Amino acid sequence: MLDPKFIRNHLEEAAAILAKRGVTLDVEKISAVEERRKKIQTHCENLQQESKTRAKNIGAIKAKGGDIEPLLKEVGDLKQQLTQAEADLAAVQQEWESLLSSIPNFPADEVPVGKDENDNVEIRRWGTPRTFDFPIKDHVDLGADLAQLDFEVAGKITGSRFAVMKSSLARLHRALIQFMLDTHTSEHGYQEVYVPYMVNKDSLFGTGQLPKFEEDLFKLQDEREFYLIPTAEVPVTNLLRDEIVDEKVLPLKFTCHTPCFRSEAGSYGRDTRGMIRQHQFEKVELVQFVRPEDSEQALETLTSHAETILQKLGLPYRTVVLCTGDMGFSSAKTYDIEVWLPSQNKYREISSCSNFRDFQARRMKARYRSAATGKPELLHTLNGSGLAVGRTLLAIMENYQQADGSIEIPAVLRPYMGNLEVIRRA
RNA sequence: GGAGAGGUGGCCGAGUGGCCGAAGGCGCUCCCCUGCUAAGGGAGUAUACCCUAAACCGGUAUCGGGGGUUCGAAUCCCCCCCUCUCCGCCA
Repeated sequence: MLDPKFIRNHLEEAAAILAKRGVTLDVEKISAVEERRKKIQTHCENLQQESKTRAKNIGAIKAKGGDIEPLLKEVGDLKQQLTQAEADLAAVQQEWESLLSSIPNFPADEVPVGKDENDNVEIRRWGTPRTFDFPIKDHVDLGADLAQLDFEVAGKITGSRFAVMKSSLARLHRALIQFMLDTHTSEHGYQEVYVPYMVNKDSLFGTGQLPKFEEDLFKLQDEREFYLIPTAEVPVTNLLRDEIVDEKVLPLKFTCHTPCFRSEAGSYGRDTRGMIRQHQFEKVELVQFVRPEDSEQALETLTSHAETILQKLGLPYRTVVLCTGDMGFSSAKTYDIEVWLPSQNKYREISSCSNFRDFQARRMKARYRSAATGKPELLHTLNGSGLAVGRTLLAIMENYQQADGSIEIPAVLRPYMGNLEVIRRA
């Protein structure tokens, strides 16, 4: 959520900034609602004040043994007005709230203005895509030939966009999770956390998935209205919802492995082959809570932490900064890290690292007590995948494939694989 | 699933209808005292919103969440959520 004060006082400026994202702010409507709100709120609070004083009066008179009958009569009418005014206020506040909460974050000044992913700007590349002296296969064929990756049986068990892995491939998948968590905890200073995979509406509102993006989520058929998490970002970031932490504990850095569940509504026909886009996938997430003045630098280091994983795995990648039109709803600035996929002959997203500034924190009321002012201030939140495990696995399969269809295991993973060096068909 | 006890400020904890945004303690901030440290004395210290150019002042709301009774609710009633104890069941 954006700062309501800023929206009120600099409405035109806000509209201009959001126009860079291709978002049109309904300036007329916002100022109309705001004007109405102001009127109703003042009216309502005046009535409240009046009835409060009268109630106190009655108490005082009664204590002295006086006659309160005339006062009671007077108060009755006032109460009726008040009930109406309170209802009006609640309605207009809700309207204002829903207007405000559906406005996306301001992009950072340095974010390139653009329409879609074609306007994203490459920042750097690492590694050189390997040249193969044999006909390459994609991960689907590699996995099938190894008899260790099966989409058909997953389709039977559940449906499309699910996978079954077996044997060494399943172990490699697990090894990746351990490797990523170990790297982030022991080399990058993150605290590992384990969190619920189902969350309530408040949490999803806090990170910005609700109310706008409900169709991307799996909702449980249960009166409690829980949702399966689409990313660990939701439970982990909400660790600090409604909290005020001491400035001394900052920055807080959490890493967390969870499955992620996405309905992928609206992506029919996209990436239908293979593991790129699944309803269920594993991810190791990085989340940081920092002071506002530190968030810009924190995004750089967080991104480098994710890149480290690819470097250690020897997977070529490039990092792009998303343009204004391609950024997520809550983000002020996002770097996507894209790994090289030989079968597609291009780079594909494997991590997305974002600085949300105070946008999520305002929705969540996640604050810290500033040492300077002694007052609670909004935190800045950041997160990034470090990395998406399924996509990392398939990148390894494709980049490390050998002429006979076997897959070499990157050296850093071998300790997690009982020192196995190559995955072959059993 | 059954029975019971609870949820109050950064933390602990008192408060069963008006004098309560809330005693007391801890923590924190400032001041005094002290050669240093420790101890001691004093003052201050919730959050959000409205009002304001802003600050002060002022106003309103908030004692797990929602609804109700009442002129008036932290306090009474109803529903829900959460925590704890005991029993049952269970990975």
